[in-house]
Amino acid sequence: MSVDLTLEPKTKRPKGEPCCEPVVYPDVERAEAIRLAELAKALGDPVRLQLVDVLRKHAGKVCVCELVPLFDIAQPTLSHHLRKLREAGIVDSERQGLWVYYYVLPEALRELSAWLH
Amino acid sequence: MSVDLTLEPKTKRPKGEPCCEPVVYPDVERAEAIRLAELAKALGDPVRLQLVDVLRKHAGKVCVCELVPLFDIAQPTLSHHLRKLREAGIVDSERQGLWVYYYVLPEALRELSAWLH
DNA sequence: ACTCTGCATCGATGTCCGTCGATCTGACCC
DNA sequence: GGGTCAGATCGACGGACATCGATGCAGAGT
Repeated sequence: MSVDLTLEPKTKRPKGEPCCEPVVYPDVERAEAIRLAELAKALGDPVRLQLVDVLRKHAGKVCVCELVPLFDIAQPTLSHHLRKLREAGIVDSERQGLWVYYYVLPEALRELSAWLH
Repeated sequence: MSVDLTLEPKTKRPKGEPCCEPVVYPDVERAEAIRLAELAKALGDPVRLQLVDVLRKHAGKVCVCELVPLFDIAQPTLSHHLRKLREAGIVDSERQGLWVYYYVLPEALRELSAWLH
């Protein structure tokens, strides 16, 4: 999984014509690539992506008890997905009494959106 | 459509009642969520994300022999990642003689970008 | 036909992930 | 304290993934 982007263009065509023009080397550094991949990976599950979609369409915060019936998965599984999203910095949570409310951190999604643009 | 969930005194609800108004979302988004998650999952690896970055920055097509030295991974591993990207519809390939050239299909990235808004 | 080259595929391996039931934690109420 | 409820955590299981060396395969050149 290690990526070395500091390599010089080494290309030595042994013989014959070169296969292609010199490539444009990525200006996305390794650390940034790891961060962007972490964000993409967190969104790389239908449940989590739909969770983010639901949370985003609510301006405020949504309690877990409202999220559970939206998905055909057990409550611990949903909690697991919410934890993944929180660990990726995509959402955060806040406890109010018995209930826990989740909300999107828009900046995380902006990181990925900016790279895609 | 937007339901305010933050201003209600939910902690004072009587026993047996739900914490908030149930919100049902159309299942239309489920198929789209699966597709978007497939795209995000394909980008959820640092090597693949940087591969897309290289191919995107390069206007034309890049042959595999130019990609291999950019990453500190074995050639079969790189081929595996390129296959994943191709299966997700993010890139496509084209053979010219001995070499295989890969290029980005921008429409796939636009799908994800459009959802991220 | 034979060889070399560039890339894909195969088989194996160790790790990670999604899922569940069971259990724990924290908060409320009597 | 005892009971109840909402979520989180735990432990386990099956499947998927990243990685590698070895091998297959097609095209180009001799």
